[in-house]
Formats: sequence, C-alpha cells, structure tokens
Amino acid sequence: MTRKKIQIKKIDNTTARQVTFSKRRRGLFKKAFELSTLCDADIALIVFSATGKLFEYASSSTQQVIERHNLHPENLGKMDQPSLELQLEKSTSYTMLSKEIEEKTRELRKIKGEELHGMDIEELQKLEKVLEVGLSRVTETKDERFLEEITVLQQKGAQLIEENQRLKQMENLFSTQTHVLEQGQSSESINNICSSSDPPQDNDSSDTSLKLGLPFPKWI
Amino acid sequence: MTRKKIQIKKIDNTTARQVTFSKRRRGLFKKAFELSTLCDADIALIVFSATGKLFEYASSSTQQVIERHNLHPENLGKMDQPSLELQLEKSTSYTMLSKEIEEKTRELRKIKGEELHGMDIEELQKLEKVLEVGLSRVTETKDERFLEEITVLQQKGAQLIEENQRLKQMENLFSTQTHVLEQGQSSESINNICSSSDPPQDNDSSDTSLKLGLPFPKWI
DNA sequence: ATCTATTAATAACG
DNA sequence: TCGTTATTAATAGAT
Repeated sequence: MTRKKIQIKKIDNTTARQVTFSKRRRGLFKKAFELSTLCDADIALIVFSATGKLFEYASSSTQQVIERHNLHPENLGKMDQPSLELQLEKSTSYTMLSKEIEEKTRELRKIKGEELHGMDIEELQKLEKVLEVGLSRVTETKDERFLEEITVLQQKGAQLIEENQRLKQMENLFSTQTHVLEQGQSSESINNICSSSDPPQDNDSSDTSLKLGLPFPKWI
Repeated sequence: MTRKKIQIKKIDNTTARQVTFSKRRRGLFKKAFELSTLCDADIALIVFSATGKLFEYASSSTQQVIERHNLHPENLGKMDQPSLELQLEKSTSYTMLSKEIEEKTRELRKIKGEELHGMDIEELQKLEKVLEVGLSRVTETKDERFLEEITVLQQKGAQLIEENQRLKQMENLFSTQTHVLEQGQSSESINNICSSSDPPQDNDSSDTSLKLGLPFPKWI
C-alpha cells in the first residue's frame, strides 16, 4: 500500500483501525461494484464493523443474492428447518451478542483495575499504556473545558465592568445636575466624568487582576 | 487499471471478461480478507459469475454473517415469514443486546479518550477519577508481578549459587585427592572449602548485586 | 500463466 | 472526516 508496507493483522491503535476501516471499506465496495459491472456478476457484500455497525453492498438486492446463495446445492438444508433451524439461529445470534457483551464487560473491568488476576506483566503494561493515554486525553479535554469556562466568565466580567462604568457616569451626571439645581454650578463638569471628586474606592471593582496577569479577574 | 485506463462498464469480449473476472475476483477476496483481519470486521462476500458459478468468502461463516444481517432491525420482515411474534421477539432481544453493546463500546471509547466531545467538566472529572483509580490499580498489580518475578529469580539464583559451591567443593575434593595421589598432601584441606587458593574470579558469581541493592542479581 | 507499464489504493501525516 | 503525498498493490494488455 503506501508510506510503508503493513502487516495484515489486527491494527492495535483504535483510531488508526477506524480510519483504515473507513478507507478500505470504501475501496472494497468500489471493487465489488466494478467487478459486478465489468463482468456482469451478481454480488452481495455484507460488512459488520467491530462495533457492530452494518454496511452492505449488492449488485441486485442483498436479499436476492442471499436467497440465491441459500438455494445453491451445497447450502440447501443449512437453513429453514423452521422449528429447529430458527431456534438454532436465535440461540446463535444471542450467543454471539452475549459473548460480545461479556468481552466488553471484562475489558471494562480490567481497565478499571477490578479484574487483574491472571494477567501477565506484558498485558498489564499494555493496559497501563492504554490507561495513561486515556487519562492524559481526558485531563487535557477537562482542562480545555476549564479554560473555556474561564474565558466566558472573563468576557462576562468585562461586560459587567463596562456596564458599571456607564452606570457610574449616569450617576455622576445626575449628581452633577442635582448640584446645578441645588447650588447653581456650571454644566461643564458634565464632560469631566471621572473627576477626582469620585470616591476612589468605587473604582476598586475595575479589573486589577487583569493588569496583574492573573488567570481570571479577582471578582469571580 | 494499467497499460490503459478502462471504463467501468460490461466488458464485451467474453474471453477478456472471464479473465478479468478471475483476476478481479481474487483481488476482491483478498481485500475482503485484509479488511476483516486489519479491522476486526465480520464480512460475507457472495459472488455469482455471469455463468452462475458461486464464489464466496466470509471472515466467520457466511451463514453466520447472513443471519446477523437478517437479524439487523431494518432487515427484519424481508425474510420468509417465520411467524410475526418470533420476529418481534428476535428484534426485541437483538435490539436490547445491541444497545448494551453500543453502550459499552461508547464507555470504552470514552475511557480511552477517543470520544470526549460533548462531555461537561463534571463528567470529565468523574472519568478522570475512574482512570486514575484504574491506572493505580494496574500499576500496583504490575509492580507486584515484577516483584514476584524478581523473588523467583532470586530464589533460583540462590539455588544456583548453592549448587555452584557444592560443585566447587567437589572440584576441590577431587583436585585435593589428585594432589594427595600425586604429591602425598594431607586430606584436611577438604574442610577448608573456600580457601584463598581458589581463583578469586570464581566467586564473582556470588550475589554482590543484592548487597548493592540492585533490582536483580548481576548474574541474570 | 507470466510479465510489466500503468493506474489505483492507501498508510502516514496534517 | 477530509486532503495530500510517497509508496505499494492491483491489474490491462500482451506474450
């Protein structure tokens, strides 16, 4: 294939396996289509992914090809003995699915460290690796979420500060107008919004923490 | 596609068509095998040639895959007509088991950090905790196994050293006897097993590494 | 069947 | 998942 030749054996890395599955599945279906077209063949292709998802291709209809397959001499009698066969079929599929569940349950227990007896050093090291990778990914994602949260809060905080300042301006305006009405002062101070006469402590709500480079505003 | 690119449409020349059918059929089966192997997929491939000859490949058994296919929810009812309630029963149990598999698969993917989108901080913290606990258990068990291994090796080592010393005694005994025979020396040196006359380097096999606190004896 | 010039598929990586 | 690219794999045509 490419970049490097690969061994045909189960791909360990889950992500890589899924990527390869998608790509090769497409390739396989394309080849099936080409063969049926070029050579006038009747083809059914049924693929279950490792996760149980079903993909299928058929030149006519899958059922039609399957029926034709079942009618083929060597396959007669392999099916439809309603009473006996159906039960077998049911128990087969049930067994299959049950086995899969059992397997996944055991894997989960192992991962959670609840069923480690009988595992050798090599298996344990593999498991450890999986856990380390998983943990680092989870921690990374969690930290991203924290940062997102912080960013949102910082933005909200900035908005609130802005709003506060606007409100303070209003307050000043009103108090100045009151002074004008009460003491006959000129209205030019209206433009001098944050005059030194403002109470200094009122500005403590401004974002000093941002100036100090802290991760988020003190007021949180 | 080689020598020339070809159109994907029915090949007119019968001979050429048969040749291409053989070649491409092989290729298709090979690809199917590779996909099932690499990605742990369950595959059934049924091919009828234009002349009606049947070729099939299946990773497990064709019947098994076909049954699994027939049991898939969207394909129920396309089958013969094995009584409505049987179908219903099958679909219910199939759906239930499938759901369980799906659930466990997703949990595994989350644990491996492969599917973390859409998880909030709290969920991520819980997952992190599970992973930390699992990891510490696995690491602990792994380290126990290491220690067990080391203990076994140390015991074996001790036995070997003992054996070596016994053999050396024998050697000394024989060489002494030889001396006695050759030079008439007394036999009292038999009790002086590790006398200074022993070659010093022979004792290097004693477990100096244990004294130095190394993880395992040098002689391994 | 076998050989090869070409095209097709795809592994690794971003 | 999608795109790119360096390689390997598949195969059309010919013998």
